[in-house]
Amino acid sequence: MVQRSPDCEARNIDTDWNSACEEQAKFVSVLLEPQRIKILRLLRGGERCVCEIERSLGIPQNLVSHHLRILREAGLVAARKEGQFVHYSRVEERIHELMLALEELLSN
Amino acid sequence: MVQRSPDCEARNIDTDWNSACEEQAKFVSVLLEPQRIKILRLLRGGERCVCEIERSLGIPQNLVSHHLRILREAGLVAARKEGQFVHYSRVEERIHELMLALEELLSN
DNA sequence: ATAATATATCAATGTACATTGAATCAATGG
DNA sequence: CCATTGATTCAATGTACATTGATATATTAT
Repeated sequence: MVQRSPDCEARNIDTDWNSACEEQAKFVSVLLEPQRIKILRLLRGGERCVCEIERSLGIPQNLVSHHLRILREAGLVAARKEGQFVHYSRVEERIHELMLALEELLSN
Repeated sequence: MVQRSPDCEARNIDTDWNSACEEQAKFVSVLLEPQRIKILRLLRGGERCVCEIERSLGIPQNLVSHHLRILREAGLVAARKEGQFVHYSRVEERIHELMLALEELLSN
């Protein structure tokens, strides 16, 4: 006889949210890569150009640029070009949206 | 002549929080793996045994066990053995702590 | 005792993605 | 114009880690 957890069959196992949540969870976890979090934290002190971020994080310039691109395409940071410099800054609204999405994912 | 961003040298570039934040960011991003988020979401409906989670997520049993171990060691879920079944449930307190850590990392 | 189910552990594989290096483009200064 | 610096892009490498398969242990049923 097949042994089942007491209320296993009694429950209607929901898998609908599964794929919907998967996409959002993926999106969120991609954005929360340590280096990118560090960049977002650094930018709390105001806008910074790439070379400044490079010095602060101690990682090569192209790698900074790589992470900035991902943050930029997610709308979490904004770029402002001034001469040869590109200054990056936080987009508070989007960052707030991200936090809301996280709460929605985790909270009870 | 070396060209510098206007206020580059004027600013005291802080790197102290760097390593401190790195660890926390790492911890946070490890927990926010899509499958693990899905498990935490599933458990919002009450405790589930491993085989139920397996069916809900549609991934092999050992993989579920793997993710549960990580969540368990992070204190985010609790295990209760009952016969041959191990029932997992959310630890709301820790999950709340995790969300606070995220806000602390991201918020302005 | 044997069989079947539930769970966990271990070793191996696959893969996504961060990291690195080289090349390219843009802007400024000599 | 040429040299220098900032920034982006591309191709290649490295690595962490999710996934898979096989195995082990425990519990329950026959």
